[in-house]
Amino acid sequence: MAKEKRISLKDVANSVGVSPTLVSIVLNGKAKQYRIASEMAEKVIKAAMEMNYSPNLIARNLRGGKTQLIGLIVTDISNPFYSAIARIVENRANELGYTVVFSSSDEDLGNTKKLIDVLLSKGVDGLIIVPCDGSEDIIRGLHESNTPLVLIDRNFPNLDVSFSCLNNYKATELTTKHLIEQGYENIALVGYKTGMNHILDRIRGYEDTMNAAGLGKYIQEKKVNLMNTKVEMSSVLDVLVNKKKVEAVIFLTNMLAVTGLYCLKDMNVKIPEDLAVVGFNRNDVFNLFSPTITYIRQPLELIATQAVTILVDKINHGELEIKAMTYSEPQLVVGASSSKKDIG
Amino acid sequence: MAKEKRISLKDVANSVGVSPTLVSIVLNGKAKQYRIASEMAEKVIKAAMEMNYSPNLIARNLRGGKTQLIGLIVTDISNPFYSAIARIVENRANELGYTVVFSSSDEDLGNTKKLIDVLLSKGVDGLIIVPCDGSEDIIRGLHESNTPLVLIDRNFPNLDVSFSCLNNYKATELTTKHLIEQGYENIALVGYKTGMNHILDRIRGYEDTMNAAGLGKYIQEKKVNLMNTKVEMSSVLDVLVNKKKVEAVIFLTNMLAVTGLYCLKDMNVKIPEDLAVVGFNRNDVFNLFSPTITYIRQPLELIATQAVTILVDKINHGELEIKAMTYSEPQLVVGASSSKKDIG
DNA sequence: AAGTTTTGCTAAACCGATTTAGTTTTATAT
DNA sequence: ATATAAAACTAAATCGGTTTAGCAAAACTT
Repeated sequence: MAKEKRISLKDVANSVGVSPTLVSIVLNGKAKQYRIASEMAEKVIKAAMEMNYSPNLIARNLRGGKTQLIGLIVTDISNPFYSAIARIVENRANELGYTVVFSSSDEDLGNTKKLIDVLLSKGVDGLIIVPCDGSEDIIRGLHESNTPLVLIDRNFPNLDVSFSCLNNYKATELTTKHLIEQGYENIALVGYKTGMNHILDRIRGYEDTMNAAGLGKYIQEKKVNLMNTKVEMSSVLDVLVNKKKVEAVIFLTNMLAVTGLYCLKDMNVKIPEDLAVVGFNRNDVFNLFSPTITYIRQPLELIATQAVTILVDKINHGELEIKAMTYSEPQLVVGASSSKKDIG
Repeated sequence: MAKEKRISLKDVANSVGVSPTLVSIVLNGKAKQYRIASEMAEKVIKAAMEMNYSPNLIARNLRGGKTQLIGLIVTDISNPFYSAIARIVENRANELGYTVVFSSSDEDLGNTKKLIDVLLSKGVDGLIIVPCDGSEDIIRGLHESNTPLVLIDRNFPNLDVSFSCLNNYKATELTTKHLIEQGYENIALVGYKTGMNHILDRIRGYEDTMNAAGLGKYIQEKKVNLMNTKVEMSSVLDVLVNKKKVEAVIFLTNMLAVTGLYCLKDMNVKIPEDLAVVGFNRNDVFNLFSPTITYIRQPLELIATQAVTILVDKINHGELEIKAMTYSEPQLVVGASSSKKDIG
C-alpha cells in the first residue's frame, strides 16, 4: 500500500557488491576514464537495467546545480499565440534534453516577480520570458545576477539581454504599405496602452509609412487598456468608424483583432466595405471569418526555437555576456478583409 | 562574472551567529513548537529578509521527497482546448503551492511513456494526464506503483484511477435532442477512430437519443483518423452532404468542428440552410463565424480545478486507493447554425 | 541543597547523487 | 630486491536543507 521506494544508486551498488562511486562512474559512461574493469562495468550496467534503476534527478541536481529544467513565463498560456510558442519551446527543449515549466504572468509585474522567484527556487537552469510592461528592472537584475535568460516576443533595447522576437517595425510597415497600395488613406491603428517596445515599434512602422506616403494627416492611434479591452474596444471602434470615418484599421495584436471582430460584428460594420481590417498572427478565426482577415504572420517556429537554442547555449557555455539579438521577418497573409478590388 | 551563489540557510545562520537548525526551525514557523526565544526568532527572520534568502527547494525536496511539482500531460498544449485547461490547472496548482510542468503527447503511446518517465525522474509529486488511445496499461501500471494520478478529459472505466471529465453521454444527448426539436431527422455524427471512452460515450449519447426518437434509420457515424483529419474530413463531409443528404452534423471535438468548418467553407455549403452544424467546446471561431455555431460547453474551470484538488489530496493524504469520479455537466450553447426557425 | 523540569539551542544524521582524494594491489622499472 | 607506476576501486566530502537526539543552563521542586 505504501508507495514503493525507488531503486537508488546504493541499492544497485549493494546488489553488485561495489561502492556507489563505482556505479555512478559506470552509469555516467566514465568507466574508461576511471579505469574501471570492463567486466565490472558490464556487471553494473546489467544490474542497473535489471533493477530498473533510474537516477534521482533531485539528488543529482542538488549536487550538480543543474535541473535540466527551463522556466517559461508567458502572459497567458491559454492565449493561443502563447500556447503555440509554448509548444514549440517544449519540442525544442525536449530535443536538447530539457523539460519546460510554464507560468502565466497575466501581464502583471507582481506576478512576474513572484513567478521568477518560484521558478528559480525550483532550480530551473534558465528562463525564457515574455516580459510585461514595467519589468525592465527585474529583468536587468536577473541578468546582472547572471541567470541564463532569453526574452521572447518582446524586448528591452536598453538591456544587454538576449532576445528572439519579430521585426515589429517591418510588420506594420508591410501592413500599412499594403493598405495604401489597396487605395486606403484614412488608416487607423488600435494598440495597447503600454511602454513595451514591441508595440512602440509597430506604431513607428505605421507612422513612418503613413508619413512617407504623405498620409501623415490621417495618422490615428487608439490605445486600449490591457485589463479592460472588451469594454474600451467598443467605444474606440465607434469613434473610429462613426466619427472619424476611418477606412481601415490595423490591430496590433491577435487578441485585439479578435476582440475587435466581436465588436465590429455587434456594430454590424461590413468588412471590408465599411472598414478594412488587418490582424496580427495566424488564428483560425481569421481564416474562417467572412471575409477572411488579412494578417501578419510571425515565423513562430523560428522565433521560439531560437529562443531555446540561445538559452541552452548560455546555460552550457556560460556565455551570459553575449547578447543574441534575433529579429525574425514578418510575412503578410492577404485575405479579403483589406481589399477594395474585391468589392462589387 | 561568475554566477553569484544564492544565499543559503548557512549564510543566514552565520550572519546571525546561530546554527542552521535554528534558522530552519524559525523560518518554517516552528519556533514556538521548538521553544525558540521570540527575540531570537525575530532576529533570524529579519536577517533572512535582509539577505533576501529563499530556500533551495531542491535541497528541501531531496530531504522531504517532495518537489511541489505537478506534471501535466496533454495531447497538445497548442490546442486551445488543452491550453485553456493548462491555464486553470496552473492557477489552481499555484493556489495550492505547486508548479506545473507540462508536456504534449501528440496522442502517441510511445511519447506518453517517455514523458511519464521524464516527469517522474524530475521528481513530480503527481501527474494529471489526458490519456491517449492505448495507454490503459501504462496508466494501470502507474496507478499500481502508487503514483498520485488523476486523469482529465478522458478516463478508463475499467481502471480504479481517479478522473475528472465531462458527462460525455449527456453532451451528445443534449445536442441530438436539440437538433431533433429543431425538426432535423437525418442527423450524422463525425468523430475519431478511437477506442477512447469519452468518444464512445458521446457516440452512445447520440445513438440512444436517435433511437429513442425513432430516428434509428438515420444513424450515421463517420470516423476520421487522428493523424489525417484534414484530408479525411473533406471526403467524409462530401459523402454526408452530397450522397447521404444529411441535414445536420454533430462534430465530436473542437478540432473536428473547426476542421469541418474549413471544409464546409471550401465546399460552399450554406449553414444552416444546407446543413446544420453543432460543435464541441467554446471557441472564438464559433462565435465569430457566420452563422454563429451551436456548441457544447464544458465547465472547464470545474473540471480542471477538481483534477488538481483531487491530485493534491492524494499527494498529501496518500488516499491513492480512493477513486474520485467526477462527471461534470455539459451545457448547450445555441447559436444560429442549428436552427430551422431562423431561415427566411 | 539536591533532584527535576523547562528552556533554548546545537551536533550530527539524512536525502541520493557526484567528485575529490586516497588506498590497495599488481605490474613494470632500476 | 626495491622503487615507481599503473590499475581498480573506495571513503568521505559535498550540495542545502530538515529532523532527531541530546546538551547545557536556568528555573522550579520539595
